[in-house]
Amino acid sequence: MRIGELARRTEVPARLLRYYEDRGLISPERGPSGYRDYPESAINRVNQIRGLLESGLPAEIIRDVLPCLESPCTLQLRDAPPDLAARLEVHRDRIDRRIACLSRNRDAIAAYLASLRAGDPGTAAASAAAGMVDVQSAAAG
Amino acid sequence: MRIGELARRTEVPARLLRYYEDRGLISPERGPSGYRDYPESAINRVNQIRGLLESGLPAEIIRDVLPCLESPCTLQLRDAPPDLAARLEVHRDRIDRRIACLSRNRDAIAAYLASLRAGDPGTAAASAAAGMVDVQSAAAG
DNA sequence: TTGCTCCTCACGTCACGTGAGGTGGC
DNA sequence: TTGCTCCTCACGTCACGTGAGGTGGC
Repeated sequence: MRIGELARRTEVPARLLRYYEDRGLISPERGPSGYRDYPESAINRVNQIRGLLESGLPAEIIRDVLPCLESPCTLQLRDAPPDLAARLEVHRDRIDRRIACLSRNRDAIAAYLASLRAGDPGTAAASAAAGMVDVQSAAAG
Repeated sequence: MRIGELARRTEVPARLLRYYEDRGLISPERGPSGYRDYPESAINRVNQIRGLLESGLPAEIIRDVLPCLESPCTLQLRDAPPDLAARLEVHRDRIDRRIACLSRNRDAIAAYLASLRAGDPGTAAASAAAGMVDVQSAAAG
């Protein structure tokens, strides 16, 4: 399929699909007209890329991880850099801290909104100030 | 205190503190030498900023939210733009989806690492591919 | 020809990082 | 004077967004 269809089916702008290609994350064929030609499997691939980018993994690491996710799930792990596991562990821990921080902020914003709707600005500011902070205790280290 | 001390106590690089000032999020006094002079309360303020930025709130909205978090928690809500609540609601929902997405990716990376350590690349790739995706089902809309 | 999609520059943005080169205070 | 901190440009980066200007296929 061409880039427009892939963009529609993945809900990822065509511009981003070109950007991912530029970063070495997807490598579509080219038709005779120069148009990009993606296989059906690109949909899954793009969703994988989105998920990993959303979780904060830099493109360079994603490039190392993706070959290990290819179907059929064979032994490409040989090709993976030896420190991939270590880097993934670091990233997993970062995600943990990020989730904790986001949860706190979500709760604080929710409390803030609730007080706002209750027409109690004092309480709103107080509850929000109490919860919305603490990157340190939640995510430091 | 000066920028160096604030940087040490908040663990936020001085460069970022200047950047936040540039974005209008902090406005320290200036000493006779031109050095920035922060009050003790700046520590809390910086932590609030960090928390909100980490949760994905753009600086512009943070600028609107911060006055409402000031102590003493008075009625500055008058000064808040009327659509602040709506924007915060949108953001709260985004955080929800982000947490869901991050949790999935965290679990997938953990499973991937577990299989890696068990020396079972097939399972690793399979479990990771199964879980590490799905931005769509987790965060679409 | 019209309309749609695609292409490649190329510049802007946001939240940063990283120097260069110079000044102030103990 | 030495060493530390601070200052202001100013350019780089990463994951994007947004045109400009041109081409290909029905």
